[in-house]
Order: sequence, then structure tokens, then C-alpha cells
Amino acid sequence: MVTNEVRSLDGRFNVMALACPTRAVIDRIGDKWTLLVLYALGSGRLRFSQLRAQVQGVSQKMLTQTLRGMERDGLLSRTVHAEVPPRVEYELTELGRGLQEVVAGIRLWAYGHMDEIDEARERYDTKI
Amino acid sequence: MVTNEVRSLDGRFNVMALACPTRAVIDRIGDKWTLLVLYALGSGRLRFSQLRAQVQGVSQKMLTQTLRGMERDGLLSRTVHAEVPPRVEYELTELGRGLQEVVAGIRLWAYGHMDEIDEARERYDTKI
DNA sequence: CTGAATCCTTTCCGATACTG
DNA sequence: CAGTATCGGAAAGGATTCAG
Repeated sequence: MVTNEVRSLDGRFNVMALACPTRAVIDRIGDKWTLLVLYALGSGRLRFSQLRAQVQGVSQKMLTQTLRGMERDGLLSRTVHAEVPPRVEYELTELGRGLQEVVAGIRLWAYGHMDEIDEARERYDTKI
Repeated sequence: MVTNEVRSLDGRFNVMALACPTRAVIDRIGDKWTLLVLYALGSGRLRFSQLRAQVQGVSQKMLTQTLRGMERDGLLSRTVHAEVPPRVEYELTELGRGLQEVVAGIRLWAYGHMDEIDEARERYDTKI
């Protein structure tokens, strides 16, 4: 573990240092659409219109924006075919697939504990 | 795995169904402060003012709001001591500590791959 | 078909003032 | 000390229009 490096002089964890890299990842997938695109591309390469159909509810603007961001971060590759009408295909890179596996860990925990969270919410809401 | 249940008739994954529980978790920790509070409370129980000192940059309003949300979801417990001046202590529940372990998985991946993302960004930005 | 550009609404959140 | 309440700026994101 890397935790040694981020302890302050008083022995406390430096919250910021610990959170920072995690924060970066969460910020990356925490927006409204990246996670859904990641899932959609999990089964293989898709073109823009297919993505838009599978990620229902996404606007053209936001899909483009999300894809640009993910391409910039090396999570997916974008290939433009010189045809008319144009055909553009997106595919996860190895880095993107790795991120997907991480997210799979979250999903696993989510499936196992979302009911606990829901129960806690009900208790909290009814008590007050 | 639960993936069988979320395949559509055409054999494709239903992106929404797959992502939904994960989305809920990401939304929970994806806001600006929850992650930092989670880290800060990792080393043990803290009172409000201590939290505010450790999570530097957080406003009193946002800290309160974040703590309320996490309490509602059963991630932490809030105990008010009947004293003057008041003393309120926050501590992670077992559920909260479980979530922390999940986040640790993200952190591990982040430490190993954030440089790749940074490199990809530089390549992308300089190329255009 | 893919995508850029603009407008406009909604949401987030920091600053500030006030309270038991 | 540990909150609550309110206001306004900033940012996210949806709808729409135009273009290669």
C-alpha cells in the first residue's frame, strides 16, 4: 500500500493526498454519461448512432462531449471511415477495459448492499 | 454474476439495468465531498470541527449537507452529546467501512494507471 | 450520419447572516 | 460548537439549429 507516504506528521492520514488519485477516477466516471458509455462499449465496437440508441436519454451534444473526453483520456479509440454518409466507430482501449473491471467491483458491492442503503434511507425518512 | 438477468432479447446488454446500481453508488461518492469525509472518518470517530479541519476547503454548509446524506444512507452514525457547548461526533458504520474498501479498489487502480491517462491526455492535446 | 454552435433552464455550491 | 436559512454566481446539461 501507498498509505505510508500520505501520513502527516501527527500520524493522521492526509485526506487530500489519499483521495486525490481516487478523486480523479471518480471525477472521470462520475459524470452523467461516461459510465453508461463504458458499459455500452463493453460488448464491443459501436458506431455513434448505435451508442446513442443504446445509451437512451443521452443528447447528441452530451454523447459527443463524453466520447471526446474518454478519447482524450485514452479510454476509447475513435475511427472515422472515409465514406458518405460518414461512419464513426468507437471501441474501448485496453485502459478502458481495465477501468471497466474496476467498475465491475463497484457493481458487485452495489448489488450486495443497495438494499441496506435503501432500508437505511427509509428508516431515516420515516423517523423524522 | 447477475448479468444474465439484464440481457435484452437480442442478446445485447441492457446498459441502463447494468449501470443502475453502480450509478447509485457513483452518485453517492461522486459529489464533491463524500469521498473526503469517507477518508477522514477512516481513522476513527471525529467531531464536526475536526472533520471540517481535516477536509480542508469544505464550507460548513456543504459539510453538514454531506454528513446528512451519508447518515441517511446508513454510511455513518451521528451522536449528539448533551453538553454546552454541543459536541457531535461522526463515525463510519459497517456499511460505510465496506464502501471504503470498495473505494480502496479504485484507488489501487488509480495509482497504477493515472499516469497512462495523463500521458494519453498530453498526446491528445498536443496532437490537436 | 456525425458533429459543432448557440441559447436557456436547472442544479450546485460558496458566501453570508443568524440561532440554540 | 454545530448547526439553519437565504442569496447569487458558476457550471452542467437539454433543446434547437446549422454544417460537412
